[in-house]
Amino acid sequence: MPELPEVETVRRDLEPVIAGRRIDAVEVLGARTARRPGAREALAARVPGCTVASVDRHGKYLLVRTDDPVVVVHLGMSGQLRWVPDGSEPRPPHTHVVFRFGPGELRFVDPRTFGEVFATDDALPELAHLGVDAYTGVPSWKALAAILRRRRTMLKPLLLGQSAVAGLGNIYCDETLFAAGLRHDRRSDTLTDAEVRRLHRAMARILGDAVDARGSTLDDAQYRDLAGRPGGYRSNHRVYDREGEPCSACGARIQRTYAAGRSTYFCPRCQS
DNA sequence: CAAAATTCCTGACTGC
DNA sequence: TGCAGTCAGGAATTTT
Repeated sequence: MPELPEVETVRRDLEPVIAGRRIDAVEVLGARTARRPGAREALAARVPGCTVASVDRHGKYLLVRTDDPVVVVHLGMSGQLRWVPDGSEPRPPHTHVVFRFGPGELRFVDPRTFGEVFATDDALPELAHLGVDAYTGVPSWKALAAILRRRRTMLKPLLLGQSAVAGLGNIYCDETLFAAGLRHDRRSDTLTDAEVRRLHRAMARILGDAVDARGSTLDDAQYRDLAGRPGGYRSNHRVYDREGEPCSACGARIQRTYAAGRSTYFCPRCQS
């Protein structure tokens, strides 16, 4: 599923391809994808003619900045962006938005339609509910400590929710907690300094490694990069979707439970 | 059939 | 009592 490392991979691939280029036309084919009030009109009317300045990211949101509005893309659970250099390939099913760039087009394809695309003058208020970016916005363990101690909530809902730290989904949440040696149900305001440091290092390391490996593609292949290639991080998962398998660190059986409404995988011996 | 995933919404509960 | 913070649960969707 597209979480921070997958979105960052798309961002890095996309920016050099479209920066400085003019968007000639926008086709909005799926109403649910442009579900925000006025989204369809803004995309179709204001974006054509604009030149792309940069492609940024906050959490799981992609921000395509132009000389006028910002185009915001969220991949949801099954959204994919595909770059087609000559625009000639037939469009696959569930193609909901197409940005045409003279030769070449960028397609937003999303079977389950949880994803979203809209254009706005200023992305800040739209993304105001998000916490700091998990990859770029937590500069020190003390910054993380301040976030954790401001709340009194269990680590899993805190990391999975986007309002404190933005970007982690179920996979990287469980992997980060395993790497930190912390249980999902530990309360955020009970961590010692040493534990906060472990969590900080774990989050940076897991996300960094996952970005380097170009993200995780599971069996359902919901995530593919701009060119349709899978990511390579899945084989590095230590706990996610490994219920019953021996822990790679200690040999104990990986357990699965439910927390924050999601399957939660952890090692009962390594994590406390 | 159930399960997976993300975000948003609502209802209920907790602590102050 | 009221309020803010927090969590569970449900909806939307399609594929395996």
